[in-house]
Amino acid sequence: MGCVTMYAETLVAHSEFGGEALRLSTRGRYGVKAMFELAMNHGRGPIPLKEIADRQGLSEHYLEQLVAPLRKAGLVKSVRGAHGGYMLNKDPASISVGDIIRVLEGPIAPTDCVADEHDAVEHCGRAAGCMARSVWAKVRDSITEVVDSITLADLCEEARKSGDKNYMYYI
Amino acid sequence: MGCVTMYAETLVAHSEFGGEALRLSTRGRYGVKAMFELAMNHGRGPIPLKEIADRQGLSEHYLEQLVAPLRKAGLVKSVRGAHGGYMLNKDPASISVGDIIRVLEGPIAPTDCVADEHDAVEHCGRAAGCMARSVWAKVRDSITEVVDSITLADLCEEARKSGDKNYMYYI
DNA sequence: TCTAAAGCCGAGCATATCCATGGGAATGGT
DNA sequence: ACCATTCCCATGGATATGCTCGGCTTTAGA
Repeated sequence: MGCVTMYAETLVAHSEFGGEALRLSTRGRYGVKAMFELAMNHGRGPIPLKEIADRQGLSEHYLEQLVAPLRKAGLVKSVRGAHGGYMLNKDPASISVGDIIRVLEGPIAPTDCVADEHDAVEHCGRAAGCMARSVWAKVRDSITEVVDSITLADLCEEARKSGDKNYMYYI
Repeated sequence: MGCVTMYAETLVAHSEFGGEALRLSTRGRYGVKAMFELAMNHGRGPIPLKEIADRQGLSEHYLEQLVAPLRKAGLVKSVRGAHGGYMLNKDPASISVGDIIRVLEGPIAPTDCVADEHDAVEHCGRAAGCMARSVWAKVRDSITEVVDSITLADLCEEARKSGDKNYMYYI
């Protein structure tokens, strides 16, 4: 009864052709889900991954692989042993969705040539007069603005405001 | 001297870890490059893919696979046989970067659950109260706004305004 | 009518992604 | 002292994706 569905998203079949453009991989998506769970339980001690995996319908072992870099980046801390688990290492208001995505998927950028301002020329050798590059830079900036402006605290507030008792099963 | 570099981008090695988040694949990137070339030569008859491939440093065979869906979508038309090639099927001002990306990579969406408004619930069964979904929808909208607001005519104007005689080698 | 230029088509390889498996090390309760 | 729980780490495999390659069809011009 405590578990809603197992591996809900894993079973989703992709559409016949190609998938989507500018897609976020499961690393970023599941990472945000997990961090949201930790944020909702902030201040209540460590939460085991098994709990998160069950609630979100994700693989516990896969989650372990995602939480490892989040720990190394200082976003979460762990408590080993029985009754252990993970908890946020910062205030939910000071962790943005962008922070999580960058740790798990690398710099936010539609192309290599706008991933890092400094070595753009090295990527295609044409950066100076490249028309497309300005487009990709605008795309990057607009994405960054959105994901950096939304914090875990914002998501928690939204969830609580929605009044849905099952908020913990969502996201 | 007419050819700048062969397969310039293909040779670029990826960084050691993970690459970038919300990345555009080569389909969309090369597609925009090719369409820009066609737009710069709009009204001058068919342009062979070999010419575009040489100028942009791309694989001709791979370009063929990208142009096929663009033709089926009615964005370009082809002339077979000797002295044949491709040309735009619309005015450059009425083809946006977003149009090209959608044809080559599918709907612009960071996740399945915001690719199509209608069947969102089917994807994860939690759409109603999903906090993350609103984030992904905002990301999608901000990307869409940028790429739909930039047309091939805009890129051509920029290129010509830059005064760079080698504009054709860029993008 | 022959030939070269060009578009068209399908198969195949290489790599990345997603996730599973099998263990080890640390900790708290009994 | 033991055991269950939990984090931690390394490897492997199935699938999807990105890209290349070879061969066929159509057409203009000599």
